Amino acid sequence: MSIKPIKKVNVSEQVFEQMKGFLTKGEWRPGEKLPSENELAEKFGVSRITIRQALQKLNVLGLLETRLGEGSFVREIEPGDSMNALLPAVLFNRDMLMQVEEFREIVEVESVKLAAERASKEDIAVLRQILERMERCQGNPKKFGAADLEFHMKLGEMTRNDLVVKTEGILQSTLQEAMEDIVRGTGYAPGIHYHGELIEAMEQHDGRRAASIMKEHLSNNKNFIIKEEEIKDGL
Amino acid sequence: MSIKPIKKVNVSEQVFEQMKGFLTKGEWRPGEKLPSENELAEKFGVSRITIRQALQKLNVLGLLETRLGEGSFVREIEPGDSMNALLPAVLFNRDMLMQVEEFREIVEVESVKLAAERASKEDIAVLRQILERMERCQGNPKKFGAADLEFHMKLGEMTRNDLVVKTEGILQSTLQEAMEDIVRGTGYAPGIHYHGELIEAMEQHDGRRAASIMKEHLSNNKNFIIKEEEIKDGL
DNA sequence: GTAACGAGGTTGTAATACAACTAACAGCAA
DNA sequence: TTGCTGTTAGTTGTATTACAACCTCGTTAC
Repeated sequence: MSIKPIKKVNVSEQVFEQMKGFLTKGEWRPGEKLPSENELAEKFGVSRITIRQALQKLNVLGLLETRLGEGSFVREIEPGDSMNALLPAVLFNRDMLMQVEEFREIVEVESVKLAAERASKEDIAVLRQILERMERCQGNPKKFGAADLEFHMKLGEMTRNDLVVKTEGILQSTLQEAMEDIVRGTGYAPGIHYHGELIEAMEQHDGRRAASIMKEHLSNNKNFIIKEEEIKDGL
Repeated sequence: MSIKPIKKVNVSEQVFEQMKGFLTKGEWRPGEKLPSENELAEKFGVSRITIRQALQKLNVLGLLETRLGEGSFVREIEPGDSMNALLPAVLFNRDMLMQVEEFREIVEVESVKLAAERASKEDIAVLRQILERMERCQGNPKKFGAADLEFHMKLGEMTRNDLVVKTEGILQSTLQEAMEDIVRGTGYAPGIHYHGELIEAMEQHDGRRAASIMKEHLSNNKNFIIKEEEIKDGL
């Protein structure tokens, strides 16, 4: 005798899933205007309230844009835009920050290999510009940290993989504030050193070397956070 | 003369902003139960519809959890929540299955190292269960593919990193359909073989071996997709 | 030609009602 | 007491209807 759990699925959830399907399957294309809420309600056989719930969810997720008096439209999204930086990173504690840095290590160590393989001369020139800005910004932890993240963002773009780019965007917006502390703690020298070496690896299209540099670089950050934590716990 | 843009703010948007303030300022603490929708409607001086819109938005953002018949509760913010922003990029890249697989390779090859280091006996038992289910499901591409993804999901959980878990979840939900085709194309043997080897690597806590197995495993998938695309383009 | 107006369609908000669900309590039986 | 059962009050989910706010576009008046 095996009792299976009863599934109680929201109606609005079902509508949402179907709509998501239309978007993924390309039935509703970017820029296109959706049928009106009344029309959708009739077609789905549910009330307008339910339709609105599903639409709103898609809105929050950034898949749709609803304009008063006009209708709902499928959003065209560029992989780079980190519009949905809605979570206040202030609420992050050290443990969460640790997880973020760990995740960075996972993604960036591997993706920088791709970046090295696919690097163009223009890419490298941009990297060098950012590095120069970092050198000029020594003494200003905020600007230095921002440039540092920008460097990593550019490396992400160089993979030519939209998901990596998007991920880097999320990480960037999450780490923006924490970066200032990290720079204060580790100083400016390591950042400049590692980023310089990364540029060299890009020039040589040496993915393995780039990966090992990146691993060391990010481990430094992680160790700093661990030390911070110990100091805090010690008090 | 400076003309400022006219702000026409939704009522529900205002309610949402206020509620977000309560959450970030700690007026509503994690785990706490919010007043009922009716009560909130009365206090804010708006209709229940409007309250529900604001609540739902907070739900989608992961700040609240609403349970039917019980009420709305403040959720503990998890670092993984920020990865929700990945969803739009994944959804719209439907004909970029290639990019998704490439991204998987980046994330999973590196994260499986962590999984190996942190694997417990219980984890490995679960993996073995899933593998057995895969063996039983040979002949059923749909179920086999689902179990396959579940295996990878479990590996993600074993990293104990919320961002990895969230990312795997998003990837899983988008790959579900494609997986069926991949299984049909590659057959059942490779999946069972590689997953078996991964379990061995987990038992030995051998991260490097796990990573190399995973790389080979995912490369197989990628190669299949490349072939598929060539056939498609050939027509 | 141009500006003002208005019609029709669309989303936003409200009020009300009921269904579906949960938790807690009262009451009964062993 | 202890354990089960039925009831009840409270909560969220959905439906219905209505109207306000807004946009687009064609028509009209000057």
